[in-house]
Amino acid sequence: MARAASYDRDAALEAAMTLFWRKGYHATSLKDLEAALKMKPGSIYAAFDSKENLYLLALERYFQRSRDAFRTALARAESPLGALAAHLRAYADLPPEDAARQACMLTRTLVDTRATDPAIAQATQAYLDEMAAEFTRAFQAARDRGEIAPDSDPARLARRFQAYVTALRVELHRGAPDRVIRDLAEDMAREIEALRV
Amino acid sequence: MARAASYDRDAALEAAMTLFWRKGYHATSLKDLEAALKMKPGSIYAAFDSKENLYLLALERYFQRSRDAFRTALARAESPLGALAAHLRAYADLPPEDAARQACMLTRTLVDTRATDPAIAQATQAYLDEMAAEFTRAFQAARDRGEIAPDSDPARLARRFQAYVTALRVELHRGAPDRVIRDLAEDMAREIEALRV
DNA sequence: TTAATTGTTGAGCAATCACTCAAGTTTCAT
DNA sequence: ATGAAACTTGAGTGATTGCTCAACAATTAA
Repeated sequence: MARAASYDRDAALEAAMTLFWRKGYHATSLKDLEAALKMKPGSIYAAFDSKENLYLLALERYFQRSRDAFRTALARAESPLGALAAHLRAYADLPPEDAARQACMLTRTLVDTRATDPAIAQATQAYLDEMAAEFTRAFQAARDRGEIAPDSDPARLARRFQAYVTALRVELHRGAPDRVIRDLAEDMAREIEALRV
Repeated sequence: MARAASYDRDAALEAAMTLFWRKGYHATSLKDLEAALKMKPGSIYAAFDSKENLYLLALERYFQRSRDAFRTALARAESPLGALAAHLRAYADLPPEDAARQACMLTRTLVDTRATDPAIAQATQAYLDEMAAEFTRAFQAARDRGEIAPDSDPARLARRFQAYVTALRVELHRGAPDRVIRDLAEDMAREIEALRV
């Protein structure tokens, strides 16, 4: 045995995620990371190998958290369709200074890295697909319960839902007035609820 | 009088726009620009002052082209609402290698620069607002013609429409299969057409 | 107490960044 | 032809990039 690591890996990854999410991959320098993680370059590299790998770990963390949050909300809800609509409306209720009042980190990353960092872009694609699969399951559950038409296509509905979430969060990023966000979320939530038979 | 500039300003700006759009502000280096514009650093700075300013000029070009294209399509169409729906469907018909098969440059820029380059972010916000105003005018025209309900809110519909465009183009960026893009565009176009009274 | 192991440190690496400028080239009015 | 003006050139600026590593500190087993 030997000396134990003094840094908190979980806290470091959380800080990295927050910083990367806000500034993006290219605009975040190691200097920024040193300050945010309170670690020296040597320790960062010993713990995370490279900036790219650290980004991948932060992205995985973001994805898992997003998926878990949706799963939990879905499991707790009485109605799958209601949970989907509520998910959209929830974005309009985020506190003014919430970190989530910006574009989804997956969307951000895809746009940031598609032409410059294929490894990150590919991981992002996979996570987005997994989120779409999650939404598909929710629509399947809604269909199983007879909430939506038996001949509806859960995967297609999921894609549309995901597109709504993406767009809504870009509007948050844009810093649109509360009223505009609320109206948009409401319009989208109603589109989902309109699927109810 | 003296020597005339040998470079083609219009072609240079077009090349800069294409490159910035694809790689983003931070990931595009001056080396990249030198190659794309076929100009040496000195000439680039003499002509465009700075990387930031060049980006702003490229962004303006992008905006004007987008707005003009929409205006033209709207003016030529018999029905404003039909033109709006057609605009969405047109994204699914883009050739596989079309430069527009990626996120809107305004969306991209907003995400890229909000936390790092306020001047660019602010210009982007203004352009996005101007595009929304353009869409608002289209919905107003639809209302004036009695295509949609007299009590509909053109600005709110425009925001929803803009959100659809944003999301659809992010899906293009994601490289989703043609079928998925087509279905999504179709779903969104039908949402717009469903406003018809 | 000692030896082995692992973590931390931060000065500093080569490469690249956005950018500059003195020198040379091309044009036009005279 | 000549001088002035405008443009081009590309080597080179200091700053910053992602990253390394030799020296040191802390911990544990023996």
